[in-house]
Amino acid sequence: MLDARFVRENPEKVREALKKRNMELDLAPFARIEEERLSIVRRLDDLRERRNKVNLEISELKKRKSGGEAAGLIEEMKGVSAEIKELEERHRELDREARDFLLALPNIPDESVPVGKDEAENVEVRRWGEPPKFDFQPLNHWDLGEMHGIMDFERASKIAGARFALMKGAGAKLERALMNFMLDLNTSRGYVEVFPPILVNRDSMIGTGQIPKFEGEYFRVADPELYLVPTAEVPVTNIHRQEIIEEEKLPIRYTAYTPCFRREAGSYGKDTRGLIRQHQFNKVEMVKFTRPEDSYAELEKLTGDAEEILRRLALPYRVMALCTGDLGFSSARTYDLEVWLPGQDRYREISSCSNFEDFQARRADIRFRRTGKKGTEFVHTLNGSGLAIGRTVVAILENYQQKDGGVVIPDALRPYMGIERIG
RNA sequence: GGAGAGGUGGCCGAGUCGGUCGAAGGCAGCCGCCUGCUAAGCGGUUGUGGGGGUAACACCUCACCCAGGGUUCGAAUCCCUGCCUCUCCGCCA
Repeated sequence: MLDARFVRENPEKVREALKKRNMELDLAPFARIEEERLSIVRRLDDLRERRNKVNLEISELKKRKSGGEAAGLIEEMKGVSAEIKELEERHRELDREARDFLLALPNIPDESVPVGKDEAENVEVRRWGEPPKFDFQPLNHWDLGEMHGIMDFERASKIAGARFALMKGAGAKLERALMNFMLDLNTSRGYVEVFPPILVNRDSMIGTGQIPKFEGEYFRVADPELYLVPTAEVPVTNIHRQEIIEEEKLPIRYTAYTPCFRREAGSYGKDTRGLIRQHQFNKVEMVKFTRPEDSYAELEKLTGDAEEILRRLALPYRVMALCTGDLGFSSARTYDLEVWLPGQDRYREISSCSNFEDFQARRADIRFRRTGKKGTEFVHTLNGSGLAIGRTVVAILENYQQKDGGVVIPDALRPYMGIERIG
């Protein structure tokens, strides 16, 4: 969420930012709402000040048993109170409208973000590793998966439906091995492991920016109203919702494994086969809370931490700086990590690392207090996948496949798998 | 699921028959003073958000005693609803 005052005073900047995101939005309604709202705030304050003073007088009079004088004042205050009540009602409405408007506004991209229309204009920052050369036609991960009996999509759809997977044997173990490998690596470099609730309330979803704008993209439980997390970002960032953190505690860094659930509405034709796009997938996430002046340095580190996982697994990847048109709703700047997939002969997203600056902090009301200073400021929040596990399974199967269809287990995973190859 | 208790400032905790309560008192913190040091002692001070004001402070004002409604001239204090916590019983992984 953007600051109401900032939007009021800098409509040009907001409009410009929205334009870079391919959005047109008329800010005039917001200006009108705020103008009326603030004039009501001022009137309300005056009336309440008067009421407070007169009430004190009434109290004094009553104490001195001058009931007669008090009666007149009470009569007068009836009118004042009625007016206050009316104004309060109107203010509630306007406040709600202003907030709804702000909640629907995306973050302002950082100036360093390349301006572009869509993903085609994302900028490659660097590349690591060489895509493997095969002297045979490499298979898709779903063919490999079925060949080795470690994935069963037919039965998964019987159990749950399309876009679900049933992992078996070495496949199931690979998921578990990756989860542990990633968590171990992340905790070894200072991230605190957490295992949060996977159903969250509406306030949490609003806090990180999933709602209200993208209501339809998430699974919701009706009674009580809860949401299946689309990413650990939601519960983990909300750990500190409505808190004031002491400066010396920052930066706070968490890592968490959770399953993730997404409706994938609107992606009907896409990635219908295999593990790439599922309603449920595993992911290890990294989340940071920092001081504003540190957040961009921390974004670089965060991205580096995610890359390190791919390097340990010796999976070739590239780092993309998302352009303004492809940037997520809450993000001010994002790097996507794309891993090479031989089965698709292209790079595919496997991690997304973002700096949200104070956008989520303002929604979720997460502040900090500078040592020795009065007042509070919003923290900056960041998060990144480290990594999406389903897609890592895809990458390993496809990159490590052999001519006979066998799959070699990367060195880093062998202690976790207990075997050197599948098949 | 059944029965009961409760939600007050960083923490503990008081709030009488609704009125002068942003809220006593204690602890912790900060600033002074004082005492070789430490401890003790003395005085002062310490919440958040909005609006106005200032070059910036200062300052003025409103709101906030779990949340949202209501009663009233006036509510932390009364009423309703919701949420959460705790205890006991039942049930269950």
